[in-house]
Amino acid sequence: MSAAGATILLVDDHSVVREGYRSVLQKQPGLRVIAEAADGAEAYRLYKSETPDLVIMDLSMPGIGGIEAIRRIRQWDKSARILVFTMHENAGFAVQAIRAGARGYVTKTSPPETLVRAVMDVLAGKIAISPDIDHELALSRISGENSAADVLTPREFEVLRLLLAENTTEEIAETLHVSPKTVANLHSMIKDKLGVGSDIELVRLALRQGILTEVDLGEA
Amino acid sequence: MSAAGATILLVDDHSVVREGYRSVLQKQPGLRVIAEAADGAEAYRLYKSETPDLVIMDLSMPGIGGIEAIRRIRQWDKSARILVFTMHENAGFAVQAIRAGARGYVTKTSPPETLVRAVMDVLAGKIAISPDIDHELALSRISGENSAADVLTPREFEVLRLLLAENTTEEIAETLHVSPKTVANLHSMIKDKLGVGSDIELVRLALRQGILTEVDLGEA
DNA sequence: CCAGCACCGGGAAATTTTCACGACGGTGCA
DNA sequence: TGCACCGTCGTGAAAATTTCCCGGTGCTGG
Repeated sequence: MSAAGATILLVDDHSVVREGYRSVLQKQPGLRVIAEAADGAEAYRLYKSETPDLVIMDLSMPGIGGIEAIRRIRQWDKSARILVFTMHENAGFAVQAIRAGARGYVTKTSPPETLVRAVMDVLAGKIAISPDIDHELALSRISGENSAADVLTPREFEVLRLLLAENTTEEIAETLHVSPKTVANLHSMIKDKLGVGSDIELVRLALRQGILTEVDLGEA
Repeated sequence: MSAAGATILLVDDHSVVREGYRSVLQKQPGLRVIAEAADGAEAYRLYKSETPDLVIMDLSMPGIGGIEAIRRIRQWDKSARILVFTMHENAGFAVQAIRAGARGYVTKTSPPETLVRAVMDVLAGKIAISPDIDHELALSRISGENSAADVLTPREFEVLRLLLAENTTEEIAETLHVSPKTVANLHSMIKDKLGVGSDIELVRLALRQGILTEVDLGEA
């Protein structure tokens, strides 16, 4: 953090949203937005050339998404400070982001003060989670706790991903080099472990937990 | 439109985004933001009390969504001018919005100039569609054109909705007062007409077409 | 060494999906 | 009026699938 104030890199694919960040942040003395990126790849490139004190990052972006961008940036600079600012209000994304190396997670429904506060906290070395997500997290701890990836074995999780992406059991069996029968068994096991009765519920669960993102839908 | 400039109502559940709108619009002489709303119900209430010249509306919001808000406002004031400004880049939402009474549809990835241009166009009585959606629309015209609701009979569409919302065949049969067998037949017919092989593809298609919105997922 | 677990698949029963068929009411048209 | 067509609803039987239970492998930690 230089004497002239903390430098910030803004990452969001919506230009109007970046405009909003700017407007909110520039009211705050000691903060300086020095660069903007519209996708993960650009964010990574700009981080390396600008090395800002803080990155404010959206999650859902075309091409390389936010989670992957966080991972790459952190790989390049282990001390990078990244604050996630996104529309997704479910705990699944927050967990993923933090695990990937984010130092904060704030939802876009939060008032501007919350964002500013989180920026300050992260710059001060603290972890910042917005209240609504904190609450969500607490809830998921208490109830059920069938938090997707934990209860599934690696193989099962892989099948789940393919199930959501590709389509037929045969195709998955082929790409995995196992018999279709095994895939069917895994599929059944997955639904059992996740406590869902139908494939439709399965997709909805995956969507909620962030295993399948809405943006992935375009390719089909 | 008063002599002091066009009055605008901003509707978006993300405060930082509203900040962005403001920042972009206030650079434009002749535009004046007079009110802001964070959900559909508030938007409707504010429209009635303020009667702005233009509404800039997001689609995905908690409670009453954008589409429904457009419908209500247009019902109250047939000449209401509403410009949709949303993250959803698929043609399905655009069609729904326009059908509900919107006069324009611009995606959030568009540069600020496009938004400003659309605002001006709608205020001038024109219909404004951002280029990317125009393109999407054209594409869906050319290829397939299995645009969901058109190919399905009312009954089939109803079953599809219930399938995506509730879960078991039996429950749907019960709420519809028909035999489970009929529901299964409809279910099969739907997948046939829509050209999908599995329920998973079905959900993905519904998601793309906006029949099922991501926000609906929270209730489950 | 053994218990536990992930992983792979077979077999058979249960269930679901699909397909072919018939019936009924409404609508449009000659 | 008669008739063809479509949407809806249901049946029944074949086909496919899901599910459940089983045995076998290999790995890991106590």
